Amino acid sequence: MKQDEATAQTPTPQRADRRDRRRQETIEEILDIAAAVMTEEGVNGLSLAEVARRLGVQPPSIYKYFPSLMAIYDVLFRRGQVEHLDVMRQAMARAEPGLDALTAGLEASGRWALANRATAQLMFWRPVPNFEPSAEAFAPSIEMASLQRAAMADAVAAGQLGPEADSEDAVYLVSTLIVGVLSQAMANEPDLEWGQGRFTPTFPKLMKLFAAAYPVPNAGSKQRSGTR
Amino acid sequence: MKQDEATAQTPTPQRADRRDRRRQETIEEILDIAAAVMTEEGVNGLSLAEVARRLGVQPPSIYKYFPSLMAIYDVLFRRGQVEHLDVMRQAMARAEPGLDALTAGLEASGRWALANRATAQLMFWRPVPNFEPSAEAFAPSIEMASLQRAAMADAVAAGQLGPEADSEDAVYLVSTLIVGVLSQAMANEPDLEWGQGRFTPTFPKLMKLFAAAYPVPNAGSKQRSGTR
DNA sequence: ATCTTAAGCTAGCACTATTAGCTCTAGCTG
DNA sequence: CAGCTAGAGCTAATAGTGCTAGCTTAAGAT
Repeated sequence: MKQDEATAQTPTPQRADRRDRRRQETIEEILDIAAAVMTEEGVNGLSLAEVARRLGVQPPSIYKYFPSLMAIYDVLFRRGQVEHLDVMRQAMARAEPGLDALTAGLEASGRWALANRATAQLMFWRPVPNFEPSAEAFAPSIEMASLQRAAMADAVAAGQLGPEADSEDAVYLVSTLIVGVLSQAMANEPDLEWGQGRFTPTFPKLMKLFAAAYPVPNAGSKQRSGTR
Repeated sequence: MKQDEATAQTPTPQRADRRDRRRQETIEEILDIAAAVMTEEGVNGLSLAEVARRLGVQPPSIYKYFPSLMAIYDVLFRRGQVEHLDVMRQAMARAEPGLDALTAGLEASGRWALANRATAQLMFWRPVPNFEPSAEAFAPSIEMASLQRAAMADAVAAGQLGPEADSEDAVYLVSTLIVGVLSQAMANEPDLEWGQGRFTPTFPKLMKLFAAAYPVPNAGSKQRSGTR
């Protein structure tokens, strides 16, 4: 009944397998339910049987759409990576390029992670035995690293950070800082949002620390910060 | 019912319930097996049935010693806390009080965590659905925080850190740093030990950053660092 | 109007945690 | 030393899980 957009020029309208569309809808529905179950019961609390129950179907029917529980985890992993990357990219685009963008991106990342704890845990902690994300599901995280790397290069170019900040090491360092905050927040304050509690409010201080780790060599000479 | 050691002055020797001793031995054996299974199969891979199998017993027999699987997790949690605290305390005692002790303690903590990954994950990530550690099992972690706090007070007294380092915030900050390193190492480099890979080697740099976050107000005047 | 096949189903297997209730014997107690 | 108790094992059974095999039905392509 609705051809996504464009392409309405074929003789018989909607001939493009309407079954395929229904199928895709069911797949999406399963994934949404799975995410909800994971949120409620914890990452390892996801069960095929519960998904089937909520979908109003017998458990074996799920296998018409996914080959295994692990396959569902994999798609949720991938979905999370894509969404997370998107949120981060947008936050970075809204901010001044350089250190501002990096900070905004990381904070958005943290906010997203706490708002989507279960998925974030699946992505960053690997708590499910026998689950190894496929290379395809993992791909967006590589793009994320290069986004961060680019922001650091900008920050160096703008004279906000020293030249060594444009390095793999710096990416690892900065990611370690947020992951630390998130780990603490999730394990010890499972009901609080970003900005509440003992850990996430330390994030600005951590970013200052990070900046301090890469001081500009000859301060005061080049262009002023924020200009660019 | 049983006097642990010493006190063998009662008329009948070893009258102190030898059954209780056997029982205690079995309990220890179960816990050791459980820890081994967790190490091999992952935190959530621990299964009562597998423990029974290795003990050479039918699964229901385990219930003579533990009321549930979660109870086993709880004791493993507590065991881990105690061992971890011990390792950290010893490392701190061996080092110069103050910043050195803090650094040594944290590194020992990291080393222990990577050498006992499964238990560490159980303790710091809470990946098991429906498992909430008992207050008793949690107790040692409070003592650990006060150990760190004391080291920071020493560091302030020795003029290695500014006065604000003697605060709860500083404890949270420093614990966030190691947890970050550990999270990254465990999730992304599951086979490497402390000191290898991309993350744990950044620990010294992080400690320098931490120190930089609490600078001594009037540098160069008081006593020199390392003296005390 | 026919015929294919996707999408549901039931039955069943191999696991898991857990409970109930039986048996036997180690070892405490008179 | 004899006898009794309770502890430590067992089997059987329940309810849950992931997953496979094979049947049925009707939606929708032809």
